[in-house]
Parts: sequence; C-alpha cells; structure tokens
Amino acid sequence: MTIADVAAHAGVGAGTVSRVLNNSPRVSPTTRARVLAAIEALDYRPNPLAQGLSRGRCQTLGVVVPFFTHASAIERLRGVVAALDGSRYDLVLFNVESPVHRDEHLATLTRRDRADGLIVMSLPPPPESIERIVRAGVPIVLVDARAPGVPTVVTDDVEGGRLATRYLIDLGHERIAFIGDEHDNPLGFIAGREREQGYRETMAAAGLPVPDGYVDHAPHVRGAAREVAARVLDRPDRPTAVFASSDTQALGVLEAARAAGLAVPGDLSVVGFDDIEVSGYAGLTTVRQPLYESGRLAARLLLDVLEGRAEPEPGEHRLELELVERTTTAPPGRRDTFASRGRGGGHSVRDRVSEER
Amino acid sequence: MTIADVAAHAGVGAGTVSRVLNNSPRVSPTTRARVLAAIEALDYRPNPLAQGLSRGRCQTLGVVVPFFTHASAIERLRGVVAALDGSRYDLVLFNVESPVHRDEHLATLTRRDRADGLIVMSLPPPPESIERIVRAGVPIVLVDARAPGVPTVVTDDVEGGRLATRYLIDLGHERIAFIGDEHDNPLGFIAGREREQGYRETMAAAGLPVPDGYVDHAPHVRGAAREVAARVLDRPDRPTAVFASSDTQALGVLEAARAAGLAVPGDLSVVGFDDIEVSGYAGLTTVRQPLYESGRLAARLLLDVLEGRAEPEPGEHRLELELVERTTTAPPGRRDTFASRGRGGGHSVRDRVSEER
DNA sequence: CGCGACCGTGGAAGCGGTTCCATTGACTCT
DNA sequence: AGAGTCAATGGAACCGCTTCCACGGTCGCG
Repeated sequence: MTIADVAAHAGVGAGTVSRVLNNSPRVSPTTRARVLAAIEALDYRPNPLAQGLSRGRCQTLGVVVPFFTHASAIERLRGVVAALDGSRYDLVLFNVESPVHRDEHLATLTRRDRADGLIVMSLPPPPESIERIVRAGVPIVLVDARAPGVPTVVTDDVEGGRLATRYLIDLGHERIAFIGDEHDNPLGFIAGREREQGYRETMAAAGLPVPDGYVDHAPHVRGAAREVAARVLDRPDRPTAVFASSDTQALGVLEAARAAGLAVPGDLSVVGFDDIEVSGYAGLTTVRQPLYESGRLAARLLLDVLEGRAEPEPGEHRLELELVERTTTAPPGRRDTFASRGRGGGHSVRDRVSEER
Repeated sequence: MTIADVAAHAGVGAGTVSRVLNNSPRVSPTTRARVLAAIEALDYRPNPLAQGLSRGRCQTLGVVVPFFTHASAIERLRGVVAALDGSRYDLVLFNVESPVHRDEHLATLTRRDRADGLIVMSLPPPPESIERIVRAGVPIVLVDARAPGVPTVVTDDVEGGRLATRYLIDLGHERIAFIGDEHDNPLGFIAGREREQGYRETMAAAGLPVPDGYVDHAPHVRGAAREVAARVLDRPDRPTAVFASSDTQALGVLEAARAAGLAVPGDLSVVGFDDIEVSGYAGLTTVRQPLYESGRLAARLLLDVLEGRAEPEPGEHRLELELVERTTTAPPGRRDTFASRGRGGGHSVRDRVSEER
C-alpha cells in the first residue's frame, strides 16, 4: 500500500497525493476529494520512515534520562508525555545508567534521523556533545542541568538547600546533619552538591557548627542512605534534625530512625527534597520541586521550536521551589507520640492535587 | 556524511561499505580495514531512517501502555527497558488514556515502519486490531491481557482474588468487603472484575455472606476509593476486612479507615493487589504480581522472535502470584495499637530487593 | 594450458515518500 | 485575437541505505 497505489486508484500522480497529504493549497477541491476517497478506500497510511528520509526529520522526540524509573524521572516524563499528547511527535526513551550509555546515546542523536529534538534530564552532557548537537541543528533542552548556549529548565538547588536548612533552624534546631549523594558520581549529577552548598552556607550564616561526620554521602538508594544515617544517629552528639538531599534518601533516614528507636519528629526531624509521590503518603516534609511542570515546559519549548512557533532561546527557565511542611518535622526536643501523627498529612496545594492521581 | 562519502574516502563502492557495516563475509580483510578506517576518520554513522526504509524494519519496539505513570505500568516498563538494554532496539512509548487513543495507536502500528514489534499492556485490544497486526507480520505480545492466537504474559487474577480472600478468611474474618475498579471502564480492563470473581467464589465456598453494599466500585485513584470505602465503613454491620483490587485503592481504604478513626489492623484489615513500590513502605499486605518480570519476559519473547531465535508461540506465559503479608492485616477484633506498627515492614523477599533500588 | 567456479567488488535498482520543474489549459488583458 | 499569467498537475530527481546482478580476476582442475 504505497502512495503510487493511491495515485493510481485516484487517477492522479503521486505528487498530487503527496500534496493532499500535506495540505498543500495547490490542489483543486475535486481532485482533493478524489484522492481522499482513494486514501479512505485503500486505508492508506504514509510510511513514516519514507517520510522521514525524504523530509529529513522523523517526527520523534528523544528523551535522554538517567534511571527513568526513579520517581522524579517518572514525574518529569509524565509532563513530557502530557505536552506531546495531541502533537504529531512520538516519544523515544533513552535510558542512561552509565557514562558509556550516555555518550552512546548522545552520539547517535546528533542528527535529525533518530529524533527531531532532544530533552536531556539531570545530565550535564559533555560540552563537546552539546556542541555537536547544536551545530547539527538538533534543538535541545536540558532539564535539571545547565550548559551555556542551550535552553534549560532548572531550579535553584542551592536555594533549595538554604530553604530546608533555614526552615530547620527556624524551628529551633542547631544540630543539623546532611545526607546527600556521593560527589564523584559517574554521571556528574550536581544537584546534590548544590543542595549541600546551600546547607553549608546557611549553617555558617547562622553561626551553627557542622562537625566532622555531620555531612555524609551515599548512593541514591534508600538502603545506602539508611546505613549512613544510622552512623550519624549513633553519635554521642546526635543531630536533632537531618536534611537529606532527596526524598528517597530521606526515607532511608526515617528507616534508620525507626531502627534506632527514635521518634520522628519527637527525637528527630527529617526534611527531604523533590516531593515525589511517596512523600505525601509518608508525611515527609520536603522541598518540593515542580517535576511534572519541568517536563512539560521542556517539551513545550521544544515543540515551539520544532513547529516554528519560536526560536530556540538559550537561557534558564527557572522553576520555583517550595517547602512542603508535613509531619516529619517539629521543634527539637518536643516529644510527640509517633502514633498521633498517623500517615499522610501535609498542608500544600500539592497534596490536594496528588489525591486525584 | 553519507555512505557515498565513506565509499569515496575509502576508494570503494557504496555496496562494499554497506557490506562492511552489515558484517557480510564477502569482503576481503584489507578492504574491510580500509572501509573501517574511513568510517572512523569521517565519524560516519548510518542513517537509521534510510536503513529502515531499505530493510523494511526500524529497529524499534513499541510499547502501548495505558496510564504509563501508574506504578504498575512503570514497574513493567522497567522490565522492558532492562530486556532491551544491550539490544539494538529503541523503545517508543505509546501512552493510552482513552479508547480513541488506543485505536489510533494500534492502527498506525500495523506495519513494521513504526515499530518492529509490539508490547501491549493491560489492554484487551479489539480483535480486529490484533488480527490486522498479526496478518501484517508484526510480532506482538500482550501483557496482562488475553487474546487468542497471540503470545501473552499473564497472571491468574481470579486466583489472586481467591488468595487474598482465603487469607482473610483464614485469619478469622467473616465480614469481608471488596472494593474494585468500575466494571464498565472504557478501556475494558478486566483484571478488577476477575479479582472480584475470585473474591465472590471464595466467599461463597466458605459460606460467608456478601451483603448488598459490601462490594463497591470506584475509579482507579486513591481519592475515589477512599470515598467508596468511607461508605462501607460507615455501615452498622461494618466489615472487619477489606480486599481492594489494587494497592492504589487499598491506600485509599487506609485513608478512609484513618479518617473514620479505625485502627488498622486492629479494627480493620486491608489487603491490596499488585505490590507496587509504595506498598512496602506503607506496610500494606497485598497480592504481589511480578510486574517487572512480566515486562522483561514480554520483551524477551519479542526479541527472540525479531532476532530469529524463536518462532512466535501463541499461548499464555503465566506468572505466579504471591501473598505478601505485612502489617495491615490481623485476626479480627484484636486491637493492636496503631503506633507499634510503625512504617514499612513485611516479610517477603521482595522487600529486600526493593531496598536496593 | 584452457575452462569453469568462485571470490570480491562496483553499480544500479528499489524502498516510499517529498519537492522541484515543466507542461497544459483556462483565463485575463490589451 | 494573441500574448502572458497562473493554477493544477504529472513526473523526475532525490533522501541514504540494502541488495541484487554483472563483471573481472584467481584459482583449481582436467
């Protein structure tokens, strides 16, 4: 079933069929009707590969995302899919779990034959990759990562770190520990480091000490964070609060607290970062970043460029952070019963929203 | 940068370059070396669209999945991605939120020009779609859905319903309510209905009554389940246990119980279905289905066919269900304190596994 | 030593579209 | 009425690759 069959059936040339398909104005109404009838009769659909080859683009958006099953990645993807829905673009997923992975994918994506546009999440891509992609004319948007000369959708992670720390200090905490990602992660994530910087700045500004061992790092999984947290909770000068640089890790901290027999927030306050879906359920106080919105915005920026509605605008699109207060935080030393808190809770708009998902 | 450039640079014909690219044995070692050098020198990569057009396939696997952000879908996708990793196939995601959506996608996927193989999740596709796809020679695997003549990866949902109900009966419960998906959902999901059937069968076999109003249905979101649960928990003959046909809904039941001031599992036992990630954290007793494994198996079956290692084998690949006992269930009337349960818990292998994600 | 196999290779045809160019015929304008 | 426009259309060229076919050169064998 090719365009030639349709042309024959309608008694016209292939070019005319193509013009009808592409809504060219240069076709008479009667011819158009005949062609459409033939298309209908033969149940013809253009071959996307042939279209792609001929047009030099492939109606596909590539999303390069590390560990796509991580809750935060999923939320972002949800935003991307929402933005793509109704457009003519398909979504191809490139999952990244190592630098080799990343470089392979970025190398194949330097032309419009695999994806017409690229969303790269959370990965600071090697500058030479970026440059090749840009030079090749493939529009790209970074999410949760920065690079000069490229549109990015970001939040201010340093500020987020400040927000969480200041909140704990305002509650009256003085012994505040930090648990974050390992600094030398192979994919070069920097959000964790920036959140740590915000933490350190704020502690310093408040004149609060950060003893050795109050800052520790662990791989981005719950179990690892729990172990590291166990260590700091076992110190004689046990902190009264922990700021974890992700909700996943904060959940690990909560587990460690439970294992250590500490009441939360009675003995220990915990603040996370991200506001993934579980967090609402776990009652975790956290710094919410608009994950869904970030994906949606990135996809929209890309579509605007691809469909000629806008020029690529290098520069940051900053999304705001917001502290969501739930039930894992309280002033230090106030011994709440664990029981009375129950599950869930929280007071942000987000909670109402997440109900209905 | 085309194959002709490489050919010119290596001083050979285009055909020879193609043979080298495709590991044809009919190339002399010296020529092969020259071509490889040229490829290297020019940093040449074949255009996948042109390859696809010429070969009649596109090195892509399509996954059609309703509501891909649902926890269960994500787990399955994770399995698919794992199976695809290392293969030469890309993954294209077709998210489905309505029958129109579904039919549009299935209609475009009846040829090898958009995807070489198809995984359809949780959707009973219209028989004529299936037939067209099969006739077109596009391998397809259904997950969590059945159709004659097509390979499927399934679980026995009726049996799962029995499992959960029998477990509650064995604990000593007699007043057991059921909350499930609406029967007339537009996409035709049947898992919920089957789980309900298992529930009804087991109740009948045990001679236990199922009063009017003990079985109710709600859309597959937490909030809706909570409202429906609130109704049944408000009855004079309040049930001592609720079996919800998904974990998402079970979480809604837990919320309703909390709102009603009922202790879980003291006043009310709750069993869910799926074992999504949150469930371990929430301590929910549930019927675990191997979601990750189902995705992985489906992708592997498909790859085996696509790479000629196997013929498509219509028939069911059944994966086993397993009851995971956690802390939302207990014999009726035993008044546990809510506090002592804390969070998490559970005794399945799964829990250890999920720690390390 | 001559003939047929066969290996290695170049080049053309084809995959199914899009787009440019040339052609035709109707229509306008002087 | 003839020249010039312009709309509608057919058809060829092209996108970049695979694959088939044909051809020249070796080699083995009689």
